[in-house]
Amino acid sequence: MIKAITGTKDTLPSDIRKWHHLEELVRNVMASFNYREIRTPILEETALFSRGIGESTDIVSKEMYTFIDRSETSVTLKPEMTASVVRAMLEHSLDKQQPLNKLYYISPMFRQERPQAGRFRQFHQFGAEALGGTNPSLDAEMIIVAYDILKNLGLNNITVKINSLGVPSSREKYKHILKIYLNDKKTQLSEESRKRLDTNILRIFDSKEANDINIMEDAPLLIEHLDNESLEQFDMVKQILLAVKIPFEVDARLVRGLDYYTHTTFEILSSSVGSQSALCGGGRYDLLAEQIGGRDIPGVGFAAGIERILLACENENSFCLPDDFIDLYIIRVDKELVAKTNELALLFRRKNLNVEIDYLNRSVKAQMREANKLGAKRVIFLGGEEYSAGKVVLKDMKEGNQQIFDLNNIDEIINNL
RNA sequence: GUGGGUAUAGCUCAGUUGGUUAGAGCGUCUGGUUGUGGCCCAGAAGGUCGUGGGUUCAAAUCCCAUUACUCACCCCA
Repeated sequence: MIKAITGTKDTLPSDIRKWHHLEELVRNVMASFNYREIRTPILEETALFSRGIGESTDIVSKEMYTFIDRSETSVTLKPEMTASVVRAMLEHSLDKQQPLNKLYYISPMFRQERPQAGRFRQFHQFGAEALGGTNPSLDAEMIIVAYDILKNLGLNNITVKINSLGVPSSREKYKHILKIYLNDKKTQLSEESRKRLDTNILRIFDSKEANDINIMEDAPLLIEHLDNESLEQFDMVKQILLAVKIPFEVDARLVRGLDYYTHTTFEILSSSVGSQSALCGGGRYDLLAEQIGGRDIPGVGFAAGIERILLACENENSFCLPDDFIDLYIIRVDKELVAKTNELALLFRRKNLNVEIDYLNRSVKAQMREANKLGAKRVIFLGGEEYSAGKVVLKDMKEGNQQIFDLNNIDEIINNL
């Protein structure tokens, strides 16, 4: 038996309504903020990600699905979407058509990690990117959009954490300060963290080793070493969030795993999922466009993990979707009426009604059971004396009563559905 | 890549100290009179007990290996 590849999942009909519900909500909220959908290929040239996300990041160094295609090009299944969106904007000069582009997406992503609760190798994200503006309104808007979507899904146990990474120059100065602080504590750090001293020192804040956490307790914080401009920008973001009454906490230790972030970063966490509690992450990336060889265009965005969000919704029991139903089930009483059943069904189906018939030659009783199971609001009995007299019986499945209609007068039947 | 847990019917799970033809609930199918659902009742189908070895008179049960799934670490959505 061939099975689905590790870390990939089939979404069965019994689950699809949740996905549709979420997707529809995302589209509605995005539309209300005037974000427009963009779709990019699943495959990109590998260099887009290695340059954009950063060679030393975990995503690029060990998690990408990369292969050489038949034209000897190294291609990669997209592990995230921001680099692709920025590439598309540059490639199609969207930035020259209008100064600000507000874009959103819903798309599968691929990372070859070990699966666990809320983590898959093929997973799905929705997200937004605002390209071309540095105004803190946009930073705040990302958080607002994400927060509103999660709240509209009925999620309660969520926390918004924000931080600022500042501009590269002040960050470099701070890294130096942090390094001095850590230098004489080097031997006490975990092996992983020691490696990060040189590769990505900020991520030592992410460590879960008790000893590392201890040491970092007293470490100097980036936020204390930001330049004035960054502080003002961050302050404005906070003011906006306060004004719109979105609860948040500043987490000076919040750093992100992708290299392109500057200024504002944020995460939305849920206590209703397993240990992979980040439902959503994002921030500002004013350097990304240049890093991938394009024009200097600032941007800010976020991405949210759909599987994790749906998991949180399930654990919080946050949506109760109505049962599936169909409008009409046509019961073929006489076996000879196969063609007539199809003909009649088509008349209703072309009126945009949701109609089902029997395909298994089953008894009237079995067809009735099926109609009931499908949640049919009404059934039509086609056959017997009524049919000989040019009539059909229409039964209301909820009330249980039935009426007789002229088979030629479809419109009258439809009026009674 | 590292560690823990699990593996019996389509699903959720029982299966006692190893001992007859491996069970339940749900689901599926058929029927409960000539053409009518839900509730109820009756019956049926459906299992190489993850796979491969070993111990034993005898293995779903004990041992070893292997695979898959799962949770956690790392990192992230």
